Amino acid sequence: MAIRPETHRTRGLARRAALLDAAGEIVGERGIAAATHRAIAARAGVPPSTTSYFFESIDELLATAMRERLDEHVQALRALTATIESAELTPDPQTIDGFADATAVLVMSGPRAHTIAQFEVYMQASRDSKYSNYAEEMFDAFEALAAAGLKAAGAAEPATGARAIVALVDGLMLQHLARGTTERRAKSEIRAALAVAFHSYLEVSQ
Amino acid sequence: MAIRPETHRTRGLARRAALLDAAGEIVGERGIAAATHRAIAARAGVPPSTTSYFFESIDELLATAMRERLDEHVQALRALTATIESAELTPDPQTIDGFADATAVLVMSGPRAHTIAQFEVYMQASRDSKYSNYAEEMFDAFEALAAAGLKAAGAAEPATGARAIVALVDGLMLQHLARGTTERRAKSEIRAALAVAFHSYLEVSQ
DNA sequence: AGGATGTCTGGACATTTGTCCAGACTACTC
DNA sequence: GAGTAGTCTGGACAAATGTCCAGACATCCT
Repeated sequence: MAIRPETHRTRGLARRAALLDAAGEIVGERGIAAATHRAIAARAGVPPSTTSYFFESIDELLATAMRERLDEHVQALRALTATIESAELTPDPQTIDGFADATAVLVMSGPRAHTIAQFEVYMQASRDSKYSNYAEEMFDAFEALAAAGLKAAGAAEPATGARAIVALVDGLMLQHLARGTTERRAKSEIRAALAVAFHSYLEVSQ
Repeated sequence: MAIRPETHRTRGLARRAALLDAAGEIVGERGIAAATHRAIAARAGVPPSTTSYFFESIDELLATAMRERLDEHVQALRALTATIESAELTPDPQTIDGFADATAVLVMSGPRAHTIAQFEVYMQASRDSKYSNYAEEMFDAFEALAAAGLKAAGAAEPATGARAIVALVDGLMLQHLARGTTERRAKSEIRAALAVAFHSYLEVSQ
């Protein structure tokens, strides 16, 4: 009761975090099928039984890992959204290009495995409704960013085009991953497509 | 030598096809991890050892199943592309809307599991370069369709926007799958987004 | 220092998995 | 109808997997 096993808990949480990181990396690199208890433990550098100690089951471990990874992404999206919204931007081509660039940089940041794991969440969501909430949160956060960008750029109805812009970026990222193109090229493609799309939607909604 | 086991081979091929269908369905419904020898065989209604008889390994079975499913899609895409190209369309709003509609119908046809399996191919491609060719073929066929549509609608440089349109549609489909929206809604969203995008790219490239 | 308490792990277990093959079976030729 | 060649399958095997737990371990209070 009065015990504060500070060191214990600290190390425990560190191991738990290591397991979650390892799980995310394995899912990204070799798929969900390869994310076994032993593989995850080996990657995290802990004994196999550690996984059972910290998580009810392998499913809970994976769900938690996905959740954490997703939270990071959502947080980054919301941070950029807040920046866009707080800055009083003037609707001009420069603003649009700047936003397109910032978005491209954000979605292409982070290791490749993380990005793949993110799409793996979408696949899980398509089968298991438990994951749908995860995916929806992600989409909504991204959509809010797109809407903020549209609004800052002077669009009359930001909501209309936001979903399409999210789809456009996700689609380009999926193509990048599946085709194996360089990150450099993917980033510039996303930036260009976003710029075009923003200009277009601007014209349409004005 | 002179033997023509016609009936044998016929039934054999039917079973092989049943296995491939079953594999595709299971991948779509429950993911690659659930696509085991026994699960596939049970679904196809054949003894478990049949899988080993017809395929070198489980990987070859899955790769073949993905390949077949993908070929169907590519064929459908090319058929529509040929139709668009052969018809001498006049570049007007009606043409664009008609093309948007035809594309939306095409990509949303087929059972949900097939669509998910198609995205699973993209995920595999992101990890295994062997699958990259599959994904690329798919993307290229779709891109050709989009380019044909742009060209028919009077776009000056069809190639420029085609890739973005493919990304847009794939992204919308992914959102549809992950969010669990109705097919009706997804189809209308795809149609609307395509119409807007085509009009936009039209203006941009002219 | 010593006991108490929560933290961790080696090893084991039942299941499930991929793979194989000896032999049963079927269709065909003569 | 008997023989034969190709087709198929039940059953078995090793390996891998998820899960569990008795006990070792570390940390803390008194």
